[in-house]
Amino acid sequence: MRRSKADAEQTRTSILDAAERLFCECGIAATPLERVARQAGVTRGALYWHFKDKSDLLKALRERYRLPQEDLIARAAREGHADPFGLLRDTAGDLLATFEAEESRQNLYMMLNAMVPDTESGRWLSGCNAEMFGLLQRLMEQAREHRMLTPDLEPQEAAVVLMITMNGLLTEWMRSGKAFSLTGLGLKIMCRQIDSLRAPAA
Amino acid sequence: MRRSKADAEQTRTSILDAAERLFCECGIAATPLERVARQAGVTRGALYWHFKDKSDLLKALRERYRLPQEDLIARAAREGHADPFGLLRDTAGDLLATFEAEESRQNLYMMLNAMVPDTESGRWLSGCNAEMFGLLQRLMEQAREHRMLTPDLEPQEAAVVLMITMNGLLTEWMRSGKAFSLTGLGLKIMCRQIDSLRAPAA
DNA sequence: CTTATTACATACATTCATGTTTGTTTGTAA
DNA sequence: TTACAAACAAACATGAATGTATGTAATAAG
Repeated sequence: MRRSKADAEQTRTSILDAAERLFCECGIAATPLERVARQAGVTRGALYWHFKDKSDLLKALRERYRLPQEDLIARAAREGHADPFGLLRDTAGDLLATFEAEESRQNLYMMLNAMVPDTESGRWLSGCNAEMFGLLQRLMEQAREHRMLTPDLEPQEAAVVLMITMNGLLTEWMRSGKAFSLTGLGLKIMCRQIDSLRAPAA
Repeated sequence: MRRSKADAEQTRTSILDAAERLFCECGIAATPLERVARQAGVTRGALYWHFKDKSDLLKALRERYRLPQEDLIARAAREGHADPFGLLRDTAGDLLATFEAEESRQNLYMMLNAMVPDTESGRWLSGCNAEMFGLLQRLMEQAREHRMLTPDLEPQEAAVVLMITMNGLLTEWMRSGKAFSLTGLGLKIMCRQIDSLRAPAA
């Protein structure tokens, strides 16, 4: 039996780990809290001590990691948009590499994608995606102003292209059972896509 | 109270309609069969008369419509692959138009995408996607043989590009609350993508 | 017209996940 | 060292969803 402060934190973490894995594997609704507790090596007592209820657990899971999208948002905000396409290329590379390496990110992504839009986490994800789209759109507007964006696409159209490619890559990679390399083929596709948005050289 | 043969079929249909809407809106696990029955204007008695249980209902929902992917598969098998990219372009157009017009398709697509991989319907969807991918790959192999495929992509790489673009489009369109036109911008993006796979003219 | 079966509604039993309460042990501060 | 609170485990109560069993009116077949 663990009682010290550090031990309690360890218990909390192992509960989160277990929930993340089980929720992703079997679905949130189909996973009773007792299975989560058992997987974490404790009883529901411990779970209810650390978390108010299931939705509170969900909230904690969300807060444990920032989504890939948030990384991109943060980075773009920090570094400015002098070279929009270069920034996109670098960021996409980081994002794909991180996603491929960290199973937790993958679990969280699957969990949230399987979420219904009108739940709290679902709305949160929608908001996150909307924010992401807004940033991409602004990036593309800057590109248009600098005559760097291909003339046959409007900025928001280019933003849609980027959104569907990135999310499509992650989703398809998971659905295919990681049948291809995200940092290999995935990045290659992403770069092709970004290049296709560049205005032809004068 | 309805009793005739035709009435029974009508009851069955309205149950399926209700389930489709509710399952898509609130999630399958979160929707008790009683809500489905109430929405359909009957009781659970009628539901259990027509369907063995929830999973049987799910199966019936799947069988009611063929997925967009299956349409493409069928069409490609019928028409042969003389002009792979032309076929893709036409098929994608049909598919996007159908999807945009029929709410039932959208509901089914959302339902299945929210499914966990290790359920029956989840596995069915995975198989469906794998089949789709196989066809695209064979199409691209033919294109390669005819020197029509861009030299910087392998056939299976091109197939990945097509998969993520199509699925990405449908998913993003739904998630954005249908913020853009599938037959407009969606088709435009799809065509751009297909054209980017063509070998440069000699 | 009778009878059997269809197409349900209603009532019931059971299971199962949840949330709560209570009990127990251990760290920790005074 | 004593007392209190943290960190759980275990038992309990509740509600909700499921599946089943029974009842019943209408239909269709003979």
